[in-house]
Amino acid sequence: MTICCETHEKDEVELIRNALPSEDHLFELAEFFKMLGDSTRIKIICVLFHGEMCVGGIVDLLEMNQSAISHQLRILKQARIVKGRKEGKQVFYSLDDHHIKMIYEMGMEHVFERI
Amino acid sequence: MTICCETHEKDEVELIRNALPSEDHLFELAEFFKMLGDSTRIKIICVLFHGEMCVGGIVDLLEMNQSAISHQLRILKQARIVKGRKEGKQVFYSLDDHHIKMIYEMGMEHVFERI
DNA sequence: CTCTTATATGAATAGTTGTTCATATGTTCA
DNA sequence: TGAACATATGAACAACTATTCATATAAGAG
Repeated sequence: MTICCETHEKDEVELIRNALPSEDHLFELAEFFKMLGDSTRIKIICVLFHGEMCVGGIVDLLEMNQSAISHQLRILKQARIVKGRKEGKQVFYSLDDHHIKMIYEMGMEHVFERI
Repeated sequence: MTICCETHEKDEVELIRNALPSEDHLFELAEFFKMLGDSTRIKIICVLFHGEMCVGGIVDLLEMNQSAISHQLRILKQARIVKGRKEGKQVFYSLDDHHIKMIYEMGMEHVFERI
């Protein structure tokens, strides 16, 4: 179907197709953005911009269920966006990546540049 | 609960809480990243880096269902990530924002810097 | 006017995901 | 050793989302 547009010859389509990153790369990239695509996780990241914080601190700050926070922290950890440091009973989390802040800021800029 | 960490006094928690962006802002930001957090949409965006392309062209390139592509294009359009230009029977889509490319590239860098 | 082509859209469905509840693990302190 | 606390985790459920199918709209060609 859709033999469509003479402007997009098979050659051009083939050319662009070859220039595209692999399925796997694009999948991983999407997975990464998916991590940032949740209110709770963005809030956690935003909190951790201010420095490391223990789970209980995050729970208090965001006034959310401890279990919910723990689950999201595990997801962020798996994605290597945060890392945990155990100290006695507590676990202190902090950002594990220096790109996150830039990406976050650029996202903010994008979302709020238009009034 | 979680009276926890003496290191995180109520004052500090309150201080950080006040420094956080509003709920609404963080929600919108998460919504934006959610748009990038899907394989199909990332692929579409990736294709459109090469220039505008009609729906049929995208369908051919990605070898996907036309309906699926149309649905995702509508979502991307609502999020103001792409825009459409009608020309006869065809609709040509292109990126609607200059931040996207940088965010995309930074995401790629993040995902693939670690071997 | 009718047929074909390009795109859009609604409904249905299957798969995914976030939260909650209950409970487990592990650590400190008495 | 046992109680109290901080965090993690599994199961269940509700909400959301991407895809597909069927069909609608809209435009050009004959």
